[in-house]
Amino acid sequence: MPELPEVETVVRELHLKLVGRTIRSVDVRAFKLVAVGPAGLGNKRTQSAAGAKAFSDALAGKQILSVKRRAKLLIFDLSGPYSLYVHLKMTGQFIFEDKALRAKTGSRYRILNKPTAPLVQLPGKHTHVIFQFKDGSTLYFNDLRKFAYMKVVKDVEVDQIKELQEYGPEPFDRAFTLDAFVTAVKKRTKSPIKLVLMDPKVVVGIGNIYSDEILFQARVRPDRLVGRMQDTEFRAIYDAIRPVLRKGIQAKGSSVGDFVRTDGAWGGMGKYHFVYGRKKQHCKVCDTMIESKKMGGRTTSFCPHCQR
DNA sequence: TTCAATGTTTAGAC
DNA sequence: GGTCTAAACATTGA
Repeated sequence: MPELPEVETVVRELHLKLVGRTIRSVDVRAFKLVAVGPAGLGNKRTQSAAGAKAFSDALAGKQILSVKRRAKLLIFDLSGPYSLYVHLKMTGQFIFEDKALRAKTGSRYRILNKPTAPLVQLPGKHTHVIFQFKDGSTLYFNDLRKFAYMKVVKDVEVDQIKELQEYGPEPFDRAFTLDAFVTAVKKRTKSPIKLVLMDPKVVVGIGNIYSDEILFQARVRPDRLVGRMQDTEFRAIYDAIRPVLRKGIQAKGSSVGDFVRTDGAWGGMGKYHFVYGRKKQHCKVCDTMIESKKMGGRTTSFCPHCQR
């Protein structure tokens, strides 16, 4: 699902709903998605029933103390010396159901984010991990493409998660200053600015949707090479990053693709997109036709008039 | 039937 | 070493 605003939305909702609950059991239906430490092997897949059992055993009986986000990872702090971290990749999603929601929905949800998507009875074909809590509530983990992963590690290893160690600052962190941003960006003189914005070594949390939206706000074409840009343009981009992400968080994520919130509701950011997903539509600012091109294997949209 | 889809890593080419 | 592209992961739907 998700870039920073979507992950942040899920983390906040899960934090409110899960803290204090105790896991009774964990049912793993897709072995490859889960693993138990050490940290830094996020993509290594267990692919065995034994690994899945170790995962379930490590979680059973643990209470959830907090749910946090680092970059695009969700990190669950558990009672005892263990944490669980989860990457949703493209299509991972959590649906949390307590007794009241179950009574209301009958466990049927639209897990694809489209008005035409059918209601799916959970657990469904794409439900790969099911957390049962002692109070009778349930957390379903669905992932259509099975790219996501989750891993149990010791608390002390959370800081050693390889994916995080190699990453740059959080956009809302104090360390993410204009100077730090410009310095990191200028190391990539021959790269188009969009690809640099999406590079987590520069700043974490920005993917295809938000890089397009940020560059629109900054009025910079995504294919501009860093080495041929002006300092005022770096500043405009830096100044656009936090407001655009904040707006995404306030809208509770983009209504794009498979993103659904933890109760099956949709995020509201989609209607605010200026360029993403609007190829061949008219620019909301100047009415020019939005163009698109492939960059780094990703569809990139921009307004050729507003962005220079 | 072909193509594209929110992410990330890795291999290979230049 | 930097940086690009394509491929890999798996599935759906236009």
